[in-house]
Amino acid sequence: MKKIDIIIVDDHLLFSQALNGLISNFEEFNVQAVLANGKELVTYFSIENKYPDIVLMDIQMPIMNGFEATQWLKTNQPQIKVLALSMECEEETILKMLRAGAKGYLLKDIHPSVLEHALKELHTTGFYYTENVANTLLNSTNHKKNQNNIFFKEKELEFLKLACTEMTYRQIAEVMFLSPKTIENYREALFVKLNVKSRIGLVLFAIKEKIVTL
Amino acid sequence: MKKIDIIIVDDHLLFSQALNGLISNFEEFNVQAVLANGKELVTYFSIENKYPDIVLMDIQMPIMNGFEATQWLKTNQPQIKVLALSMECEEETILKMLRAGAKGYLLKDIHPSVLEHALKELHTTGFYYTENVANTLLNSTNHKKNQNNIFFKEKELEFLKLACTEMTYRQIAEVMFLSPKTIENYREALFVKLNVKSRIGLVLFAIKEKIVTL
DNA sequence: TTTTTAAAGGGGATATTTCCCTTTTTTATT
DNA sequence: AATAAAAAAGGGAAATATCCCCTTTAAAAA
Repeated sequence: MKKIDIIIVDDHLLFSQALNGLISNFEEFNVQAVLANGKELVTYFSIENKYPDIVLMDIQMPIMNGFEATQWLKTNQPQIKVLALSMECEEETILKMLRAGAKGYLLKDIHPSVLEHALKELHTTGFYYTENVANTLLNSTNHKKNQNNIFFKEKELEFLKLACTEMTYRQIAEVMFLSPKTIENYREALFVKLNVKSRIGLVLFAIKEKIVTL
Repeated sequence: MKKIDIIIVDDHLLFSQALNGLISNFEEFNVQAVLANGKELVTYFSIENKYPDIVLMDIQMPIMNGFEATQWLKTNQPQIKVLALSMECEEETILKMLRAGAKGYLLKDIHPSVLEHALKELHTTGFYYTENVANTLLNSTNHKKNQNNIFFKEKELEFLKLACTEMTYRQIAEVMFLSPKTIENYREALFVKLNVKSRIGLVLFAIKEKIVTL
């Protein structure tokens, strides 16, 4: 019986090589190559004429990252299924990856048996999502976009960012060319919207939601 | 010949299990156990009476992280050598880990053969640093910032963490069983130490330095 | 024991934040 | 143009935060 061919693309050599050993122990699978980034994958296909069934793709990689590589595959080798393998569990990252064409998304803290199962599923049904990832997706599409982008007005966002500094509201008012009392309105509105009771709450929210970066 | 016993502590199951397979292929080494975090390591020693020669320690872990676990080993099992294994190459992280008692620091993007070499070196000479890590340490001539944690007193840290909530100082005083005026002293001291002008500044600092996590 | 030092607590003043409610101005809708 | 809705601005007051200077208490060092 022909084995299912896999290429691992990950810049963490220790991990990818170790993963290589792990997958080689799975009966149905064969690791065809271990590459360090997307560029190497593209180069590989330009030299070799062997196409795998599945690519295990890391996301954070130098030179050509997981997003770009997945998009490249989608265009140039659409029959190859991409299984994203990352430590990031933020919905935006997951969504970007799935939008790029990945057929599944695994976190690196899963049990090896889950990986084996995922690979099998991917090969037979064409996709695989862990419960964890599926939940993240459910939560994201509904609220998050609303809260971050549509929910806030321009000035509110500007104020929120300035509230995350050591400026007093009076100083913020000066910078925004508004009366302190208007700033007061924005503050009040945000307190209600975000359900916080103090400026500290605003700061915590803004940092959590990455409205400001430190 | 007796093999060198190793315990892997890493919450990324896929990685640790794969690493297990990898190291098991090394002639001189034997993986005694694979654990998911520091707490499991402590628990392990309280049940088993087998102590490894080396612990391969991840840093970011739930419940009990690499710093805490390494410190625990330093106190309770100082003969065990800790080899930190992380993706973070920030000098502060490395320093914190070495200060906690780690005998070496490897990045996860190294080649498996480097790991084998590092393990051998660690066992024979007692320490191992990659060139990469050594350079990072050299560059850190001014590690005044790094001594943050030593710099803070227990109560100050406790206060700082509580200052990153929506509690008023009065409420913080209640929680800490201190007078609001004493809290006032801590606040004032921190303002001077951290060179900030408001509670917002405290919050920003604490989050930047990862004294609090969101 | 005496001395020193650090931690804990206080008085009182000023600035800022927070809250509640009203008015004016601008913008959008019909 | 008339009306409604949103944005901007304000009054006044209470709660908090910030600042400066000081005393007491407890622990540590001499």
